[in-house]
Amino acid sequence: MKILIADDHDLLRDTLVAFIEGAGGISTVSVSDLAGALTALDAQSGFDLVLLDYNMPGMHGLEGLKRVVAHRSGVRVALISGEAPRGVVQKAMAVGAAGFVPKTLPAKSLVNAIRFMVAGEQFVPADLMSEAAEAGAQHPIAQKLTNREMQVLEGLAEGKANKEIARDLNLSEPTIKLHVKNLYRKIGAGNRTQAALIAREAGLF
Amino acid sequence: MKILIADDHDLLRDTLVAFIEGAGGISTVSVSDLAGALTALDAQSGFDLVLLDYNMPGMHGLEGLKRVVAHRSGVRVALISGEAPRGVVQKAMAVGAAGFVPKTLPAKSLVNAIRFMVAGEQFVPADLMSEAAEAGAQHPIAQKLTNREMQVLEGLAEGKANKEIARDLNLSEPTIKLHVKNLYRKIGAGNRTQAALIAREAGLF
DNA sequence: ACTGACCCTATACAAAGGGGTAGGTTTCTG
DNA sequence: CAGAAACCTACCCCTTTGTATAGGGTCAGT
Repeated sequence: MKILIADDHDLLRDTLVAFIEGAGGISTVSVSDLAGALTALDAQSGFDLVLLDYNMPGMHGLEGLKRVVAHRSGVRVALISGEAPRGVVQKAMAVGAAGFVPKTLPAKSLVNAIRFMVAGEQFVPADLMSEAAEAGAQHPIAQKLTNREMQVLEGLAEGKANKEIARDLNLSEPTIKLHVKNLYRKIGAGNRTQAALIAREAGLF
Repeated sequence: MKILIADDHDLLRDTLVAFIEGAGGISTVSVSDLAGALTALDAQSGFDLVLLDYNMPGMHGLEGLKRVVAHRSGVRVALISGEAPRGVVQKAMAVGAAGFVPKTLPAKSLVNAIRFMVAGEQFVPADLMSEAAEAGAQHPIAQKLTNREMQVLEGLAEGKANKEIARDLNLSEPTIKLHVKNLYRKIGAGNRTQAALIAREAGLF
């Protein structure tokens, strides 16, 4: 079994390689960015799985994943990530990822997950799926806001004007202003910039 | 030699512990958040070094570091981080950290760094210091902006109003508005919220 | 001495943001 | 059924933001 690990954190990569190879039966090749991963896939063949760090030079969100999937059709590719925006898991699986591995996963579980994915299964930790099912209900901030307020906050977190948000949601501008004002109170923001920063900081969107 | 490792990424923690103990001569205790680190320090003694992840539940920036330093005076504490805002390294050392370990450091180097710090030295990779010396000149965004514009952008990135920024910098509000307008063009922002998000995204501040 | 940058200030106007209040609907629940 | 909660709209009023324009200052390099 041969896998390719791409992560710009040498510390994790080195220790991970040592750990996996110590587990036996798995050989690894490791690179530090997306470009390295693509050239490694060109230079060698026989990879059973590619592990791509979501935060890594060249990835640009899910675009990097798409490129690898398109570049070598048939190879199984999984994302590995410490901090990923909400919804990435679902989007990644929709694009054809073999799995999603959070860095909070115990090392021993990772080895199992690798074998699982190489066997052709899709690996996603249960808690990430349930969090998706709850539609972002886990975060204290998200809990306080209504659905509409969350939609409006998403617009704020993208730096949009009230008018733009109104158009996107098919609502009038006064309505947006109302939601904006209400959500400020709930999340403790003094203006839209602070609201956007709070939303980003919380990992929403 | 006995060290305490606090990181919420089990994947790194597990593999790191295995790697370090494999290197010989170092015993490790590991926890997954700041609270765990504090209780571990209470429960046991004889730690030669504490490694704290900068991004970890309970840390709240450098506050967590300060708490550990204050909590057990005399113990040597180092930060370890994958993504840290600019200036954290300097601030951490000023607070009394024993070192700063980026996760891009090779695993073998980490073992050396640990021994180095336990010996009483301060460990900071040269590239991080030089980047500090250049005063943030490495990022394409920072290069385009003048000093004043950077100061104003910092205010924007904290969600401040023009009036507040003016007061902080001892300038008039019209001056701030001028700088704000000019820096929008340079970084490609359409409004202050986008400017704040761009600045954060770029890792400035 | 001249040019160009960076920096500071100012005025004026248009657009957007933010707060308050008020009234309407649906929908769910006690 | 009554009440609460979420949702939508609208109006007024004030502040903040954003843009344009115009002026003057320092300092480094030509």
